[in-house]
Amino acid sequence: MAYHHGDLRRTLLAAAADAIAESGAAAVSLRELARRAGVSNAAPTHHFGDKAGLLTALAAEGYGLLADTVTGARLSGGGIVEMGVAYVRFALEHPGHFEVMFHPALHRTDDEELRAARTRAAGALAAGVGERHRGDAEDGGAELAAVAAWSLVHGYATLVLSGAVHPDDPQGQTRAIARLLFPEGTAR
Amino acid sequence: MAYHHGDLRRTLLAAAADAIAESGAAAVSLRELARRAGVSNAAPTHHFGDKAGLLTALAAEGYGLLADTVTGARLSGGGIVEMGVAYVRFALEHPGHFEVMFHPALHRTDDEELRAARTRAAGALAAGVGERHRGDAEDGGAELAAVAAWSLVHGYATLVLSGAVHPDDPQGQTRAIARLLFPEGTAR
DNA sequence: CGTGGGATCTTGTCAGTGGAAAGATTGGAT
DNA sequence: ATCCAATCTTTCCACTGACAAGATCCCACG
Repeated sequence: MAYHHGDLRRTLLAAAADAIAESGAAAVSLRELARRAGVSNAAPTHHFGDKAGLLTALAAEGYGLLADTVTGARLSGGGIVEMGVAYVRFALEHPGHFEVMFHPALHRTDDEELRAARTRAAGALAAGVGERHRGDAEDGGAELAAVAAWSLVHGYATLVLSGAVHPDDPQGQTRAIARLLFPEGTAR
Repeated sequence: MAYHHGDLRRTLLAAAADAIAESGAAAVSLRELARRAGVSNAAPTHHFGDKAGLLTALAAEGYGLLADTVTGARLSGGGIVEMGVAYVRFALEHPGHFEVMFHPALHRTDDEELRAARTRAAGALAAGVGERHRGDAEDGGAELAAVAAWSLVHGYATLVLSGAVHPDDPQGQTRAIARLLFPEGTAR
């Protein structure tokens, strides 16, 4: 093996995401990740500084992926319901990222890359709700609907990931509960 | 100080809840908890076996508290909306418990006390939704509504706790978004 | 060409942690 | 009074995160 791993940063992030998805963030050790990647225990430090740095990078990557996923659903014209389905799909496909994203205690909240990625994701989510509530922007109805929609899909994803709910068809059930909140919400 | 602490188990659980609420589950160490309680580092082992055992006991305590809180709201006649408000109130008042409850990787899922407490909490939640959906029990509408309601309040609580949403009045906002999902849901 | 410098990785070290083994102390039951 | 079970302490080991110092490699610039 070459002295330079060549793609260590990416490898470590992927291994961390897998390990967190399996065993939780607490069970992940930098040394174990380094071992799997075939490098010494101090190699990750160079790329991420410390453990919080690695998890921060993972969270930032997650927000980027989430923004892409949700924006993709919006551009496909599915309306707010399909954006919600996309949100849940992201969470279930990237449980390791999702786990870290919403636990500020695990990462450096002042990280610039993280802030940027989160802002981009927030914009992607807001775009969907904004399209539906052009009229009642002033009375706070749009913001309230946004919080409700976000809570619904975020909570559903969390409950499924935690094992509290075991759906046969997560995407179908997401669609069903989203329609309870937005009965007319198939298109905008 | 007496050789027997006298209330070590309770003391450790309370200290753990505080520490987790502040810094997350990963940052809590059994030794630090033992130090705060004024006992040696192996004392907690006797009560909980290991770290997972302590977190399991904390989760079980949390499910008990949640069942009490939600049942209290239901018996007060507030309807499903106020039960949701009670759910969020529990989460914000006991963030340490809440954190552990929905992370199976942190505890022993086969613990009998935990299973019992969780079952009781599930019953308390189901009772509220059940009262509203006496009619359409056969078509799965009740179960779907239950999942939607749970997702909504659970997601809202999670988002507030993670800092993703910063409401001035969490209870009021909970009530508002719950009414979006259950417009007629003040009483049953 | 070759050489210096920055990026990448290794080795070695230290304090802190979880967990287990073995023993000491205490309160209570008989 | 004595024994026993519960509770707590002491001691030890493997593992981890973090840091310091040094080795190796690649590339730009002369």
